[in-house]
Amino acid sequence: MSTTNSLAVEDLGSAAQRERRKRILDATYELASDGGFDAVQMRAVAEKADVALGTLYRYFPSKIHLLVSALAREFNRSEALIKEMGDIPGDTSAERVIYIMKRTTRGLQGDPKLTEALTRAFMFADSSVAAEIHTVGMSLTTMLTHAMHSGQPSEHVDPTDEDVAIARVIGDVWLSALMAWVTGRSSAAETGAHLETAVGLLLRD
Amino acid sequence: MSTTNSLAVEDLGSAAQRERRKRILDATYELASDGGFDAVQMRAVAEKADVALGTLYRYFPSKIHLLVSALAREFNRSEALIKEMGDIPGDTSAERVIYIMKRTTRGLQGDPKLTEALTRAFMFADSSVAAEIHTVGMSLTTMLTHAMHSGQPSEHVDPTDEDVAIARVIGDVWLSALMAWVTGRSSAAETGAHLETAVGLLLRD
DNA sequence: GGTCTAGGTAGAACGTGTTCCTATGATGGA
DNA sequence: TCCATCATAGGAACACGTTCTACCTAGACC
Repeated sequence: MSTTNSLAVEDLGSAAQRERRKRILDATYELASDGGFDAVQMRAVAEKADVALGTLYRYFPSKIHLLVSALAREFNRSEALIKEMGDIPGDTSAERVIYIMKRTTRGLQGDPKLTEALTRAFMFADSSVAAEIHTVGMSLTTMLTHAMHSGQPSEHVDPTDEDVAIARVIGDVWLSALMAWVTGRSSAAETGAHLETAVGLLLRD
Repeated sequence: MSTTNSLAVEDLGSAAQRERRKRILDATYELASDGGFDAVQMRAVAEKADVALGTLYRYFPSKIHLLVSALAREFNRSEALIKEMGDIPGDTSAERVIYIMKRTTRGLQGDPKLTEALTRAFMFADSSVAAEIHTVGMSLTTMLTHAMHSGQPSEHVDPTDEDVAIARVIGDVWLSALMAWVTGRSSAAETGAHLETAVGLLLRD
């Protein structure tokens, strides 16, 4: 199953290769964190990761794939962290979802350049990045549906179709809000308020 | 009031200049319609519009400004068309909003390459394009709030804050849906269904 | 008419994403 | 051990967005 996608971890045989992939993503992360999207220059990433430019392209076929893969790794980490955390504070779905969103958003806003880089990449991605994007979408949906049911007797029930639909809408709003924030069109406070409004409108149980 | 923005129509003194601006936007439109975002190459636009490259950059300081301005022009046209149309079919806000969204979406999906180009530009824009983006946002919000109240006695009342908030959320969802469609991650049918779900969840009057 | 200037033309030049090519080294099977 | 294969290094080359330079033109003002 090797298309035009980034090499996933499981595709990599040798430890040296996994190590290279990690170095590349770490370098990406660091450059993005320092200078945002524009600072993630392929030559710079290759140099910092101590890898030839051609090798970089062999692992990630474009800058966008690279950044979206970095984003996917971060989301997986967030997801794991939240799962570990156990019960999520809040009495209603809405409160719990807002808690998760704010937490995640705050995490992102704490590193604006990084967020800018990852978000821009995510939004610029085309269908060749579908696999990586799907990974991110799944993480987000999982986090949200988990939050909706956390601490409830039905916790281990699979989320309903409606849950997933709502989670998707919230994800959409979140992405748009993030975009508005990243592109300097709205402040952090406005972003938070807008999100809260949206969740309030969507989850009225 | 001249920042790093595109030259707006009202900034242009001479008829020759308005004519140039129009030729540029027309060329952009045509190239985008034919080959999408990648086909809108600045050299190609300049040539097709019969304008020097430097002039193109004098009118629109970047490819993104150019495409977002083209999008703004289209939205203004849509808005005018809908205003002309008079009453919007549908008994409830939700129905009317869905009518408008579907209509607009169908229009966009009828020209996928163009839509791809405009949407990608919109999503990649940073704060230097804020003015142009604001224009688009206003058009969309106006169309939606107009649809919410169309045919009602309160038609000429200004939209409430809640109306505007809802319109913004719908706009967000719409943008995300459009993005998913443009990037080949969801089909036209899925896009429509998702939109309908979202509007249904948001407007339950 | 003469001249001044904003705005136009033509095209070279530069930066960065992407591709391509060749040489070098590593790895695994005979 | 030797060979075949393939990943990597190193770096040139190319494409396109953007900037810059040099020159030209039309029209406002005298």
